[in-house]
Amino acid sequence: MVHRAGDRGADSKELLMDAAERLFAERGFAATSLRRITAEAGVNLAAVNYHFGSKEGLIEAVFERCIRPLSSERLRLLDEAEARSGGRPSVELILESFVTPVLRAASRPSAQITMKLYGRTHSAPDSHVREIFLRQFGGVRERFTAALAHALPHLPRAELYWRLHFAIGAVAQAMADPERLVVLSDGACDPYDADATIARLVPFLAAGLRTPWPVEARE
Amino acid sequence: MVHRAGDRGADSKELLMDAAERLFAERGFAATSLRRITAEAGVNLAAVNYHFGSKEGLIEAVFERCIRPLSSERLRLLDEAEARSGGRPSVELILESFVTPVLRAASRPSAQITMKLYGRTHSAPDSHVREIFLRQFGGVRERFTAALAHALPHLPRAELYWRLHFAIGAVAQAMADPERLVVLSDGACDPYDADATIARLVPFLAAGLRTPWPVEARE
DNA sequence: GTCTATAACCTGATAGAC
DNA sequence: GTCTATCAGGTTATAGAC
Repeated sequence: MVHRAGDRGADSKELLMDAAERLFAERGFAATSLRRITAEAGVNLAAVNYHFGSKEGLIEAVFERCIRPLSSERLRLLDEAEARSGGRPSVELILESFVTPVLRAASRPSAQITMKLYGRTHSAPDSHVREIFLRQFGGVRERFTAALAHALPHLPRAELYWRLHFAIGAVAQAMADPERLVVLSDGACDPYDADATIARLVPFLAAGLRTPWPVEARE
Repeated sequence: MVHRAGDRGADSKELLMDAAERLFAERGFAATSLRRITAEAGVNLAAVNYHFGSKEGLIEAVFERCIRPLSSERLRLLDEAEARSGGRPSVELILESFVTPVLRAASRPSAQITMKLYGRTHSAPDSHVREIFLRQFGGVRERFTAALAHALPHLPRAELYWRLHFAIGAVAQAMADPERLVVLSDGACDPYDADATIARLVPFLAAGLRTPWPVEARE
């Protein structure tokens, strides 16, 4: 834990989380064994239990490290957007605040890994992972839902929920499965270009959120 | 294999596939063991190997049984839509043809299971499952991509691919994770109502597909 | 076709030396 | 903090009786 000068902080705990993050993102949680993780990290198997208590503890730690900076950056951008627009940011600005941090988490070279891990966690069948996700994501979700409701004052609340549900799926897809777009477009689109993705995703979602809703659901 | 009159066909092979379908949908492939499946189906563990050769064989069989009727129904509806509209169906009609079969696969009581399994497979990390999915889904994808390109003649091909990518994510979300919408809306929305879902999903996607695209990408 | 029994292996977790 | 060794149990797959 105590680092000397020049120590890059790559102790076994961090090495473990790096390896686990990569493997979880690529293969999913259930299919990734602790043995594989420790081998990849070059540390001893028992270190997992020492540092994290259990596999679940490791999952939680990895996920928490991944999502925390994203959440605070999302909220910061939303605050900024609200400040700049006198408290009434456009749908596009709100969506941009939500989407940019995940897609442009380029401070670490593991940005793509983070992206995939985040998207994968989103659709994880494991109930424990879902619970972690909800706990970490709850506050952000509420803030953004409120902001969008404010930006779309005529849209009934239930219709907003339907659309958020779809929108979240589109974002999750963009994050979890960039490779699919490469295949689908035969290389014509580059999902690893964050700005290009944002420039397509935000208008797509905004148009969906703004479109007229079914007649029987109108107020 | 030979059934007497009155035999409902619930032999161990089918019992196995039913149980596997349910468990795969709920927990994912990697986290579902053959022991659990055979116990739930009330058949012997060795029956899996006898009927399907391996766990992978079972996964493939279950998935194939799930997706084949959906694919043919999708293509049938698209043919019908094209016939009714003189070969130029609207974006909405095309999307409806794509989305309706999955959401309304109500012929069997396991409609919800099929839906979840389909959505889950879509985002499965396992490369073997992905491969099955691509093989089964490839033809349908091509037909629908061509139909949408035809219905949106001014949209550059690359932009269409971006949007299809997002749209597929929204559809997958609607299928794989209905429970999330219940939680998100605090019970106000019912994602298990196929017609209600279609009535929201199709306009949402159509609006996204039709919206103007980024300037730098215009022809 | 269906069973039992078991092989061969992998899993997460832990005790205890250093 | 890090190691070895190992436990207890789960995993898929298969051989062979019926």
